[in-house]
Amino acid sequence: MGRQPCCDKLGVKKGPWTAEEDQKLINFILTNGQCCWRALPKLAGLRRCGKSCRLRWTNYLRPDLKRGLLSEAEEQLVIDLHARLGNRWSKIAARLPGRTDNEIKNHWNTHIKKKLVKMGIDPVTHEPLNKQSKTEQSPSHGHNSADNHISENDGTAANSSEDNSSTTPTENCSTTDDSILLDSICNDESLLTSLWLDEPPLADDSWNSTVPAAETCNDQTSLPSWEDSIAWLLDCQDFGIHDFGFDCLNDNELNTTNTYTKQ
DNA sequence: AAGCGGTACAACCGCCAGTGC
DNA sequence: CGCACTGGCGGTTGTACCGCT
Repeated sequence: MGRQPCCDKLGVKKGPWTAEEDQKLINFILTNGQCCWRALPKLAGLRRCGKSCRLRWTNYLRPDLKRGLLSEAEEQLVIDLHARLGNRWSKIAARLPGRTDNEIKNHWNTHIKKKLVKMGIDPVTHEPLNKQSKTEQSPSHGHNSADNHISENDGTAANSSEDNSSTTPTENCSTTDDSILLDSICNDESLLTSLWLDEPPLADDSWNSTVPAAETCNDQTSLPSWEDSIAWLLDCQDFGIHDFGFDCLNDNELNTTNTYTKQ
């Protein structure tokens, strides 16, 4: 007997989401918050698998998401975190406010991987490709596995300096905010160690509730405001605000939104 | 202008861990 | 303790888009 499917496959729609489906999902979550994903499709009037709803929300509809290409600093941070954490995309994403694991994973596979190969760096081990062939002959250097990127002594990737030296100076230049973010995370070895030890992420908890806590969001210098995000949703999907159901926000939620944008 | 190949990214799938009963 | 259920994660696929010939 196989595993039970996550949802009743019969009558469940697949493929790209329509604007109407997005609207229903957003309406439901904004009014009810994120509850049981399995029950959500029925309650929201969607013919979708609960899993599909969750993915759609977390990867695309969440208003606190940043859109657009990763900045150089973000990219560098991803490379650095990947060197330490391997393919733990959710952990990497937790350190990049407004970015999703799926987005980072895609960006890694389409851009960064190729970039590293071009630079002569193995994207899996973060070792120089020519050096790689040497280390394969001497397996005592334990960096061949993606699960073993932290050196035993201090949690620092042994080759991080090589990574940095392999990048052009301009690749390390970026906006001030991004540089600060990068520096603070890359230099915080205790943070990285805690990530490695599966400590709970420090960011992105805001969407456990219907309306993000203002102070949580203000901590993230590069996080778009609630209103910006709504604006983005409107721009992107060509909806009117009423189509999105933001008129269903109660007074309290609207007040939160207003204070949030005033700060 | 049409065909083709490459690229980017949204979405799906299967597995696993956590939790409640 | 074992089972069932749920949410989350990472790998993979499908497809729309874009540039080149």
